[in-house]
Amino acid sequence: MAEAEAESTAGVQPRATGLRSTRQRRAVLEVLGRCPEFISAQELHALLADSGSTVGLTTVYRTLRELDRAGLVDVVRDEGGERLYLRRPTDEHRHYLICRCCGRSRPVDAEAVERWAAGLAELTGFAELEHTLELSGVCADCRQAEATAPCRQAPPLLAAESGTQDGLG
Amino acid sequence: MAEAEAESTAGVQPRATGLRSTRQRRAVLEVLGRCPEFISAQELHALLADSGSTVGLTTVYRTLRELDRAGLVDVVRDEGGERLYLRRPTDEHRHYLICRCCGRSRPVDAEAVERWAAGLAELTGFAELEHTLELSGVCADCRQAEATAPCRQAPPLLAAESGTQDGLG
DNA sequence: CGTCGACGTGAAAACCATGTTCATTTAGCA
DNA sequence: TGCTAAATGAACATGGTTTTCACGTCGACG
Repeated sequence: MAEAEAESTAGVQPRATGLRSTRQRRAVLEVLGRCPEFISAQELHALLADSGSTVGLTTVYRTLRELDRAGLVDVVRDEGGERLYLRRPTDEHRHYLICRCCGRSRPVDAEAVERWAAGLAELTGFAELEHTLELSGVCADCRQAEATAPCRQAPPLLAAESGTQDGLG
Repeated sequence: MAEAEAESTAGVQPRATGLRSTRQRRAVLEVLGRCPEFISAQELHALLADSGSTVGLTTVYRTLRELDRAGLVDVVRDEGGERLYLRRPTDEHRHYLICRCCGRSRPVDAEAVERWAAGLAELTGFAELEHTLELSGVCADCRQAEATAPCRQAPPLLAAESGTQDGLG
């Protein structure tokens, strides 16, 4: 398996998350970081295999769960309840609008919702209020394409290489 | 099994939903209608068994799916992705605030979110915009109880009997 | 620089909600 | 009442996710 590529890149940050830096985790973060759209654990697993890094499916699931706990990824559920992951670019709480056709997502400024939810906490006496907002629709591109094709074009799976900036150590 | 109770009550509405009125569907609606909080298909299945109506788990799932399609129940997903159902009191699109401790829910007027989502459609060029908003927290009661007990008190499973008002026919 | 223990890995199997199949029953119209 | 499409349900299939457990390896400490 292609081991060197990952080994060489990462400067192995000091314990930002309490997670050990392993070849597998580095690979997961590396591929995930180049993924412009939400993907499932299984897709990520396949992508890893394609890119030469053998990472067990179990480990992919486990790593994704840890990354979620550590706040390094955003998680969303598709209609079937399957979890989809996206490397979180910042620390802000984000909401996404996802195209049901092509799967492309765009972050959405949900200030208004955020504020409304905060107010709701006071109003109702509920504490530790959490909210999940899933937005989906059909993007302009797909709407246009739909005229001819029956929809379901695949989203781009990987973006160009980039300097590794993991959260391990 | 207690069959007569259901038979006698329902005036078997004219095909409001295109669904046939069967003993099983009547039982599901009857129990669901007395359920003050969201419950899972499995819980409902157990509840049905308790109340003397034998309804296959398959049928419970199928019926719930149909009721969802017909807009007669609200569906929500818990943290594990499991679907939870609640007989919908009205036809409005509702959002719920659910207590993570006791499971009790309260409908929430989400006008603001609704309006915001509508505006978002225009802004982004997305069509057929759908949104799911899941709100959870810890209600005042549970917060108080938490001081002593470690949480997780069970919600009331069934309310008192009521006049049957199904949506079948 | 070597040791060692805790943490990480992964193949296989378990789990669990949900869907599908198909033979049988039933609702409800003619 | 008879007939047919729809509904039922037991068994089975599915598929995402977690658990198990034997083995590997990271990295702290000497």
